[in-house]
Amino acid sequence: MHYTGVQAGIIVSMPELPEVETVRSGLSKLIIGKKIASVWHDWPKGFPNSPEEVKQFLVGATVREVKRRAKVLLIELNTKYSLVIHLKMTGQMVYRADDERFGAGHPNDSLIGELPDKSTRVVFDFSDGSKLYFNDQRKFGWVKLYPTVEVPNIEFMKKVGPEPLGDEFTSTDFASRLSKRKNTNIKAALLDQTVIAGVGNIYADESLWGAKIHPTILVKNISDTKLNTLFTELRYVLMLAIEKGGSTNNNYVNAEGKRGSYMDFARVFRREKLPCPRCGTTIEKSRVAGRGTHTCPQCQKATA
DNA sequence: CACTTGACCTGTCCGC
DNA sequence: TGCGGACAGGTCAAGT
Repeated sequence: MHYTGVQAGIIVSMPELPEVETVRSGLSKLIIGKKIASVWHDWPKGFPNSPEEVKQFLVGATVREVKRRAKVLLIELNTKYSLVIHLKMTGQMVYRADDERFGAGHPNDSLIGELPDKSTRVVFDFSDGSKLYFNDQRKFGWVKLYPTVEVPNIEFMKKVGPEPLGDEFTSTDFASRLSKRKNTNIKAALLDQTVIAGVGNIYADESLWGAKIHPTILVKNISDTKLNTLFTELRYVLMLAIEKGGSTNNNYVNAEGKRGSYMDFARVFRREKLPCPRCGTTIEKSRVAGRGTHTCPQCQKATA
């Protein structure tokens, strides 16, 4: 009953690209090389593979690699199959080493609850006694076993846009891909996964604030110069968030036992009624593209 | 076709 | 303290 570094870590996400990337890097430190001894779930809708497939390609398999594409987590096994996982709004991957707790006095001990709990949908038992829990309060997420070679042929994978942090992704690509949604507002275009992969509500708001663009402005009315600034700001907030371990608005910790701290750096997201860090004007909350949206009315003018 | 809205779920918070 | 409604870091299907 004592803290032993990453072995006692729990991994959480409320996930956009940086949060899923945090889960990916944490999991890769914890489960690569481990053998899955058994799998439990009671959730055919979210985990639709047949018991025969699970038995044949998952039970007894060893984890080879943990990858990410857009907001999707890919756990490659040595059976030529992969677990493809989407956390959607409330999914979490929680790792526990053999019922270990952080231990009395450790600052994170109070964050550890008993598992499984009522949001636990899937439990992977490893042969060394450690466990990986897939928790998802709202059941929007899913876990699916696919032949690894088929993963690129999944509909979502075929249509999803480029990784915004990819080395080859340029400001020109960004502008040209956005132009296929030129009659919609810029926030809806940023959230469209077929335009660019991985951007969600937090980083859409944060990057638009950074570029001083109002979320309701139509893509066609934004200058190339502004789009170039948005490209820079988007990459900046995504990279900063990954460095900070993502955003968590509650007391969850990552694989290293640390809280994701991006929310401490957020400039507008969930900061309505607080002053804009650039000009001091009160931040407003509205609804754009069906999502709660945060803006500075002074920095981000609703006219282009 | 491009674009917008509702549905999928469960839990919490806020106003009456 | 109870109840209804809005809302929640995502995505797809169905609607206009």
